[in-house]
Amino acid sequence: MNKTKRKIFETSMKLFAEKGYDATSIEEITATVGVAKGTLYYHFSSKEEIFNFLIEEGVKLLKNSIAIKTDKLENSIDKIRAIVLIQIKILVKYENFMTIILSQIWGTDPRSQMCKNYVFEYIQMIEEIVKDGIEKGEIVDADPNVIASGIFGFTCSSLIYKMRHHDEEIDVMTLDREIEKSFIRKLKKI
Amino acid sequence: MNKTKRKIFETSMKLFAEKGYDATSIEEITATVGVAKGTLYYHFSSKEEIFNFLIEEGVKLLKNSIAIKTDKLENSIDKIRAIVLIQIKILVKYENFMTIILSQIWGTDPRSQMCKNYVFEYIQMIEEIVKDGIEKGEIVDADPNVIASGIFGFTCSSLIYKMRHHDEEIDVMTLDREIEKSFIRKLKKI
DNA sequence: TGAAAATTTGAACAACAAGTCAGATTTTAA
DNA sequence: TTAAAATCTGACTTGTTGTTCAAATTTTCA
Repeated sequence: MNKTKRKIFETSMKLFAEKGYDATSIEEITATVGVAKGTLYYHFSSKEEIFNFLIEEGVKLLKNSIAIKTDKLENSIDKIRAIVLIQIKILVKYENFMTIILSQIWGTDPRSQMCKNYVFEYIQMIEEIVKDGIEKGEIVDADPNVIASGIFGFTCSSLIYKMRHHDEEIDVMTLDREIEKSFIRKLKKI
Repeated sequence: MNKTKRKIFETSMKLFAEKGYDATSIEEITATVGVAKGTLYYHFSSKEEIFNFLIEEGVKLLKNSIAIKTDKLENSIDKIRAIVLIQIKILVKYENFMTIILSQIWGTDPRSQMCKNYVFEYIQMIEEIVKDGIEKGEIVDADPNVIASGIFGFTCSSLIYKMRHHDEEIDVMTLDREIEKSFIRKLKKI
């Protein structure tokens, strides 16, 4: 990717995450990057195209990360552990991307629909693992839909956790261990 | 509240949830309600004021619902069970309100900050209950922050669950039972 | 009834934002 | 060196949006 295009891409990602898609103007993007409006329109055909480009790049990264780590694992609980850990890592590493996704999935407009579909695909993938685990008797017999959505929601709450702690850096391993203790293993003492 | 004002309030709530704050124009609100622009500005001083009003009304409802139900319970796990159940009910009953909140808490602008603060307050409340439960030995010894944020994230995932099921009505009790089985009790078979 | 108060109207305004384009500048490569 | 291709510029166009306000209509109640 071109240097200028990359800068526009990165600045847009940052501003969309901070202020939202609508509240971020083309002018602000170009001013931040330090180029003229026309330059942006030389690299992207519209504001919407920047957004789409950005989401697709993010999704690519996410899918790669996950496929690599889960394929080799056998036990379903281990897979779920791995997914939770990866997702926390992704939330930290691609925070702006995840922020954009999480702020966009709630509406009914086309842009929201697109983001939703990606999230659904992702949850679907978790669901398959859960289903498999239930069949094998490795995971308690509950609704895989609920568990899969729940895993997604629970791990996304790490972002909320981070925001609550005034954006100090998250210790990924500690957070993961806490989630393991409180969620994956059990909440109530036996 | 005035009949016209209420209609503007409800329509705004619906449209903000569906299309987002910025993408919803005053024209669209008034056209949907069936009044002239001036009427809206007779009842509200600005678009921002509609939003603030709407959030405050929602928060009021939410706080009332929760205080009523948790105060009389003794055991911490029971309290958490109650909170989860209430929150699912609220998610279903005040879906538009929760949608607005969830789409707004990720940014850094003043409007996001306001919504965030309400959510933090709410999670704080859960955290206190969790802390209490840990001290009493009723809840496993993990980071109360993580658990509290997690409970919030997990229950909010019910909205995602609903979206994934093409918005068919949620059976609150079933969903609650599933969350109890998969999250509150334990995920892994012993 | 009638006049004051409350409510509604919609045209007009100012601000702003997305997108365009003809020309300037820089890079490429023969 | 030089001319074509690629990249960049920023004033301009076009459309939209939040907000205002003087006048019209409806409601209140003495």
